Amino acid sequence: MHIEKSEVSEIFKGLELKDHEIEFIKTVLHKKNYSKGALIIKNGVQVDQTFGVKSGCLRTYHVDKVGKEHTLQFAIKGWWITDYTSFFLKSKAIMNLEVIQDAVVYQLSFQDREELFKKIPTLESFIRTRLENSYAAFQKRVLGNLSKTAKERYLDFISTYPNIEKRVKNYHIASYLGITTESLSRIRRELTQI
Amino acid sequence: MHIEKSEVSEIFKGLELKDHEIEFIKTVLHKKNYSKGALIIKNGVQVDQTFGVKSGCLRTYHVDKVGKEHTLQFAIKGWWITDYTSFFLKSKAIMNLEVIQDAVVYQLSFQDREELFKKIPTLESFIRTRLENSYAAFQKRVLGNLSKTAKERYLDFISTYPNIEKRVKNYHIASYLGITTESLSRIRRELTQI
DNA sequence: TTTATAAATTGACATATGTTAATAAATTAT
DNA sequence: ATAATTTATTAACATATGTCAATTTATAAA
Repeated sequence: MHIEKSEVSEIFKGLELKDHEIEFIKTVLHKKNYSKGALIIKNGVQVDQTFGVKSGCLRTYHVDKVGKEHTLQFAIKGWWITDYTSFFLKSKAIMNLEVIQDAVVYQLSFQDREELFKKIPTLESFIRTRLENSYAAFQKRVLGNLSKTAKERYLDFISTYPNIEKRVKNYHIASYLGITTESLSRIRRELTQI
Repeated sequence: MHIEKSEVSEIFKGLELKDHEIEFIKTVLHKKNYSKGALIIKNGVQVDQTFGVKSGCLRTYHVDKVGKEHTLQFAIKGWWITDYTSFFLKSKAIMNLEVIQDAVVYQLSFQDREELFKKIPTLESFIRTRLENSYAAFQKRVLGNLSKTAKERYLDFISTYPNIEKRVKNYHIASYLGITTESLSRIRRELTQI
């Protein structure tokens, strides 16, 4: 699928890119359509692509040894998602990447990403800064999981990610919070009864 | 405290640095001694330094609203640690950074770090790659917290970080795993009884 | 060494969340 | 619109982990 110059600007909003840089970026990004239910990454494979969401909604989840799903991340417009344990650590994927609402994504390979950073150093800084922010957000999540009750984590989730809450099922949220769908149901009842 | 050229090479092991680059790095790193018990960062302050461990052991922990401690990270030789939520997101610290064994650390400010990346692009790539690996490790930790029992998390911890286990108290480990010291004690008993 | 302090363990009981099974509500397909 | 399917809710009971209090063991100070 063809990528417009305006789309590249949108993806790297805040960054001043020269025309030839935008042209190069267009050669490494591959725009694709995915339908709800598609599994873009399957547990066990070697992952060498990362996916930027233009529209729709994705999630990564891990299936544990008793078959339960645990959602690690959601991604909507503007977010990048993949099995980062495989993508960064060069190991086999421990997650599935699932399309939970019909999506258009920009696909970028590990090698092309490195190439991009080499050719456009300001882009490397831009991405590094985003990664730093995501890293800090993950640290907050770990602390939240350690220190908060399920109800508190749910309230945090819906206030931090209202746009995600609208788009995903309650059982997706439950598996993100680390509780069962029944527990989430009880929590929601308590919240409405007050 | 004076920093040797060999120390800089050690900190950025794997990276080829020119002499003038090493000299510049020496001007932005500040080596300091800290004694056991010192609180390098206190909850509530604005953090603009990160700390690389030369020797000893540090940890970051959060104190929740009922006064319980939750350990986010440990750091021994070679690791960098700070309240990254404050350092990266420019918000107030939500953690304390505590010295749990007498330590020698290299201190680096946010501004100097950015300066370093600007002057030495290979160093920015080097640090970015390390951050990518840490990010992936954190994702694994979140998944582990969601999908594993306390006993499994404990076994993972001691096999992944045997050098940390040796240096910290059991109550530190418990607070890292998200359980009480009593629960950890029961887990340890079960493990020895088999 | 002996004493004081800190850390770890143990047991009885409490509680948040999980499990199972049934039902209701919402969404999608016909 | 109606039926089929998926999702969410509810209730009774189970379980992992927490709480509290006492005791033992390890470490540090005198």
